[in-house]
Amino acid sequence: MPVLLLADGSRPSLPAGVSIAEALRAVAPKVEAVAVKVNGQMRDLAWVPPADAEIEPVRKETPEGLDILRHSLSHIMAAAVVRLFPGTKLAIGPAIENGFYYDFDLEHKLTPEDLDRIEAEMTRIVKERAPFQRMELPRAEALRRLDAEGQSYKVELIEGLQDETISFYRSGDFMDLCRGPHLATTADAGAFKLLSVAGAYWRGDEKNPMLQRVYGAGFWTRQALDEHLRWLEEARARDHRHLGKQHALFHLNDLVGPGLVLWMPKGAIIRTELESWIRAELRKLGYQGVYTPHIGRLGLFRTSGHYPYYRESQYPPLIDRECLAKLADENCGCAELSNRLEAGEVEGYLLKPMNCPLHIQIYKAAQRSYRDLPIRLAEFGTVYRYEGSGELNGMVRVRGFTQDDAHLFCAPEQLEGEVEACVALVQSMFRTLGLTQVQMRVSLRDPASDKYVGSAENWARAEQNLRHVVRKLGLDYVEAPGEAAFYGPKIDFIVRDALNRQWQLGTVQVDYNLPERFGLEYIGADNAPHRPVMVHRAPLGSLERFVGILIEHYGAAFPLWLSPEQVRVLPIGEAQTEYAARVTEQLKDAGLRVHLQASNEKIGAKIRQATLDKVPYMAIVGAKEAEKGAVSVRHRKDGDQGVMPVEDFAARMRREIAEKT
RNA sequence: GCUAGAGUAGCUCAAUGGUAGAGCAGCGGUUUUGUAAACCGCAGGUUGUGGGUCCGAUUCCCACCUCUAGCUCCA
Repeated sequence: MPVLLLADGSRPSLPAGVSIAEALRAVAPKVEAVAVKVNGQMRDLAWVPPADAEIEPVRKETPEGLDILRHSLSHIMAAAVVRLFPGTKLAIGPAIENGFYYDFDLEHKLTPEDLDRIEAEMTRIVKERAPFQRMELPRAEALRRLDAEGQSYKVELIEGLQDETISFYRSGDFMDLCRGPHLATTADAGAFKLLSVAGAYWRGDEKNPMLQRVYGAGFWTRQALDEHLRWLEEARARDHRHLGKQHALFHLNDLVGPGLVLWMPKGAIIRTELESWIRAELRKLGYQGVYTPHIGRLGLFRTSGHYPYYRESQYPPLIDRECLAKLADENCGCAELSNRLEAGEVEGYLLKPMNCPLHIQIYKAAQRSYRDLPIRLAEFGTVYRYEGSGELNGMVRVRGFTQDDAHLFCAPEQLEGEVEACVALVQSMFRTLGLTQVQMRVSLRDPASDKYVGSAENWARAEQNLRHVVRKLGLDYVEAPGEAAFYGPKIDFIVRDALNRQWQLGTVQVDYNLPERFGLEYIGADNAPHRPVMVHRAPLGSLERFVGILIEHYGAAFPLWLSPEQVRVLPIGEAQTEYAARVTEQLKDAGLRVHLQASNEKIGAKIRQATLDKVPYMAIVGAKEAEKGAVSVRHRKDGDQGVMPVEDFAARMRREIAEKT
């Protein structure tokens, strides 16, 4: 008889020869299963298990259970679309985080109004309570059927499968190629909402036709769905583009150019505070600050590999004036110019896409001894990358940005220690900023790709170094082939913000290749030249992206040390203006960023404004406070903090600033 | 870059093939205020840019620019 493996360790037997659904009803009616797992393989509830099967229920509320719901929802949506738009070709329709999508190929361009119609049709399908029925066809038969129906994408999918038997699922009048499992019937489909429609390439390849992808959210209960929709709204309200405008933190302007950020005074304060803090930390760790220009000769970037390997994601080179005149004399066309640039016959300058080639030149500017190593060169270096127009997004995806960059040059035997220290630095910085959910990813080379420089040995060595470090530190990490930098593998830090969204921020990279390409050396204890290893690292990544994320993480309510305006002095009436000005001066002298709000509004209005402006503290001064040399302190979130002497208030704020809380 | 959508006052948003409107913000005045919005007034626009259709375009058409969602990319 089949055996049921329950979470509590019990193993009840199931009646033989009946479906799982029936068996569960009889033996374990409390188990809310949506499918079962047998030897790691998922099966529907309608499946009739063999006598020796060991069956593990897949509960509704588990991630796997939710995936099944969402996957079935994508089928129901496809059924609705096919009903409304006959002749629609189906591509793929998987479950994703919080929902599902399905890719369609149809003439009609789907609009938001269509989403409402599709949703209504889905509701109808749910009410039809059609069971999801699995059926299996021999491969040839399956291909014949789909080909006859003109489902060319499905044909392509089957052609990619090895299986001789192909499974389909039917629900009502709709049938789709599918591995399963599915809900028992469409009536179990929980709560859903279609959210958006957007283009998506077939199989994610830009050479393929673009399909229309409809996204939906799906949950077991209306309540869970509503909660998710509320969360989406909260995320929208915290959008850094919106808050950045509202709080005058940064500005993007057509005349300046897309993806080029103007930091407004208040945003600049946040950035300056971050930079000062980082500089102080780096000083303690033996880094040296350097400055390098924004452009450098093309040859420099040919040597580094940036120009040949990433030409299309850079601003085009600035061509030497003399060279340009000569090319004009020769009537050189654009295509010809492009060829000559590639051949290295035309010289010019490149807006730097990375700082490393310039830092390397600083290393090379002197003869280095093993006694000098490691040399750690740090710079808030501004780099330029020509991101595709569709990729730009506020501050978090831009074309000009400043990295909190540094390059460490060390002897091979020092390497792992340096990487370790870098990892520790990144972790401590995130901790300070309240970003506690950090995941590490070891990003490796994709051996099949030709976008990397250097020898296989160098790569193997570097990848081993990184694995040693993460294992030694006992850190949780995932490996990601194909995510490496073009010169070396890296450890990336993926952070979840206050809204549980993921961002790739800091990075620590090991590089044997650029030292080789640039012929870097140091003289060892044996009086012979040796090749150093480089570490590239940027804890925050880019200040633009990082501040953009911080805006959303804090919802513009920055901790005191980062707040552009730390305290606002609010006089009750005109009689206190003079005292309020004195308090303002006193707080300014205590090193605080303070403003006096002496307008003739009522105190309630001033408090409201300061609260909306997310100013951490308000110092309210009326007749009573003026008499005692005190202020009535109010916090933007915690409200009234009581009356205290101005010095006490300043000390309290200074303490809070020092603690960076 | 690709697909779809959008662009109206500093911000958020209305409206229309026939002189473009509100709230907030701004400015001026009245009010002198005790912990999340006092009152009155004024000003603010080549409706993204350039072309076209039309007696007339902000509205319709075309091109371009920028933005949004997603795809692709992300050294």
